[in-house]
Amino acid sequence: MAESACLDTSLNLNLSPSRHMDVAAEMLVEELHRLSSENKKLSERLSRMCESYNALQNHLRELVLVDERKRKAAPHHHESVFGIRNECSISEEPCKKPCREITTTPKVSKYFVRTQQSDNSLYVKDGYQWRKYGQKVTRDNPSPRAYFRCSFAPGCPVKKKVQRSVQDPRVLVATYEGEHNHSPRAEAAAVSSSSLSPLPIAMDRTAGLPTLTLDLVHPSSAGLLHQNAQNTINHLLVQKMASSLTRDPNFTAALATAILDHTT
DNA sequence: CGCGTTTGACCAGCGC
DNA sequence: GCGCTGGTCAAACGCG
Repeated sequence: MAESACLDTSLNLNLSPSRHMDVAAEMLVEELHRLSSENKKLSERLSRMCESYNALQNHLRELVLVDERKRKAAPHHHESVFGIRNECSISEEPCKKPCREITTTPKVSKYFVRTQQSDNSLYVKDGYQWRKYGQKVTRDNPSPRAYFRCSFAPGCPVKKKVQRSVQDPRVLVATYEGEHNHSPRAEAAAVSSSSLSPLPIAMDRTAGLPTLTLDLVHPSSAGLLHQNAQNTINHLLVQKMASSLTRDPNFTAALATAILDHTT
C-alpha cells in the first residue's frame, strides 16, 4: 500500500548545453530530490499508520469474538469491553433460588468515563440527579466505591455505583442498576463538566486490551451509546487517518484512495 | 433550616 | 458458626 503511494520521481531530463539551463536543471533536480525524500518520509509514516490500523482491526476482531463468547457464557450480566451500555435483564430466566424481590427485574449497565488526572471526585454527570448514600472501599480496588440513588423522581428504583478503574485511575467505572421511571433532566444533560475529557470517546487499556471510554457528558455521547461499536471505531480511525493525510495536499488523493481500498 | 454528603455501624450473603 | 465482603442505614456534619 505504501509503495503504491510513492511517486516516480525519476525524470529523463534533456539538459541543455547552456549554462543558464544547467543551473535551472540543477535546481529542478535538487527540488526533485527534496520531494523524493519527503515522499519517502510520508510513505514511511503512512506505512506505520497502516500497521497500527491493522493491529487495531485485529484487536477489534479479537475483542468482538471474546465479547460474543462471554455473552453466550454469561447471558444475565454482560459488561461490554467497549464500555458501551449493554443491558440484560435477569428476569429472562426463572429464578431457581428464593429471591427477596421476585417481581423486580433490575438491568445492569456499565460505563467507563474518562476524567482529568486532577479530578478526584466520584461524580459522573449523566443528566440525572443522584443522591449519595454510601461509600465503601472494596477488596479488589484501593479507590473507594460510591453508592448513589436517583433522587430526581420519587420512587425511581435506579442505583448507581461509581469507582475508579484499577488499571487507570483517571477512568471512572459507573455501574447502573435498574431503569429510570422518568426522563433525564435536560438542563443537567446539557451542562458540560470541566472535570471530564472534551472528547466523547477515548481509548483505554483495561487488562491489556484496548477499551473504548465514553464521556457521558459530551452532547454527542447519547447518540453514540446506541451505535454499533465496530462502526464507531472504524469511523474514528478513518477520520483520524484522513485528517493526518490532509496535511500534505500532494498525497491526499492517492492516500485517501488507498485507505478506502483498505477499509473495504 | 433544609438538603446533601460523610462515615462508622449494621446487615445479609457466601465460603470454609 | 465464623469471618470476610459488599451493600445499606442513619446520625453527624457542612453549606447555602
